[in-house]
Amino acid sequence: MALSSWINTSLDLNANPLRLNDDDDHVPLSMGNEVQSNFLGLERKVSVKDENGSLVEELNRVSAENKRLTDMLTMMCENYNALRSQLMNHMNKNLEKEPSPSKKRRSESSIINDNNTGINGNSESSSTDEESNKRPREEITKTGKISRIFVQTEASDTGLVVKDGYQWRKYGQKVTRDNPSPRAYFKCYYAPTCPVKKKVQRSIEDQSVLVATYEGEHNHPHPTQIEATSGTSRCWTSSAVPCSTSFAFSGPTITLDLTKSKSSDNPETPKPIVDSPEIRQFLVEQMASSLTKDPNFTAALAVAISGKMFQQNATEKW
DNA sequence: CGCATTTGACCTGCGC
DNA sequence: GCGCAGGTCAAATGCG
Repeated sequence: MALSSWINTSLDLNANPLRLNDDDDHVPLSMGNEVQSNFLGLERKVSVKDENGSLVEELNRVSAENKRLTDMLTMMCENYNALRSQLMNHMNKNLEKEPSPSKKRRSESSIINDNNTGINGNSESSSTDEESNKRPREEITKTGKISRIFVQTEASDTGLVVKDGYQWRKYGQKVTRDNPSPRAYFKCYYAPTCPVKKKVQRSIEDQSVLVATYEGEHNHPHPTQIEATSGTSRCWTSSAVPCSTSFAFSGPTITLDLTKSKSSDNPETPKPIVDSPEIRQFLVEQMASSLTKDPNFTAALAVAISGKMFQQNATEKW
């Protein structure tokens, strides 16, 4: 998926922006006022040339550090992708080996495999030929599309709510055999005639992940799309496009369900709609929200801001 | 009081 | 035909 190729996660942050080398003759700036004034007094004696030189050196150092961090992030993404594909292969093998207790379960498992493509591509699925032969009278044929999204939630969050902008009414809950977590059934009631249904269940592998299965297509525009026409814009680009993005703190868990729009001319070549400004904005919001919750990030940000502020104060004084 | 959610009963499809 | 499992219905319940 090469996440880093389309999301530049480089924050250009320097967690310790004023850290100087040991052989540097500068005094560390993070000191008390008294020391700072002494430091400033000494600095006035330093020629402008030296000052420029040290700043350039500092800039180079920060650039190098930034580049190193970017490389590390790229590596992490690649490793994550490799591990993920390994896991998928492993799961597929297990499913093949596993004696299937019933057709229903088997068909559901195949849907999971069809849809569990993550960000890599279109997670919208259609039933396989084999499956459609076995189950000709399936809901799929009645309502059309089935799509599945994965939503990372807090471990403590026990609810089965996937916020996707639509209005859903819960009409049932059932404990299924293959998963101890209950499955909740929702109907879209934004429009009275909307046939779309949604099933939400916690992933059996990871209880913090909610698996939402959408059946059918909305016959009405997305609520936020209506808002967008009157000024507000959100990530929704199509009436039938459930889109979920989640970022786990432990790693770049990004799950997108970018199903094609109804008006898409060529279904075989789904266009990446990441370039859409709405999607970009949504991704930015998600990243910002995740980052602000990260104590490491807030600490680094505090250091960066205080460093900047002090730098600015020092320049004003000069 | 109205609305949303819960939950047990019922329905339907499938395998044996 | 029976049992099992998933899906749906609708009365009961809770909440604002």
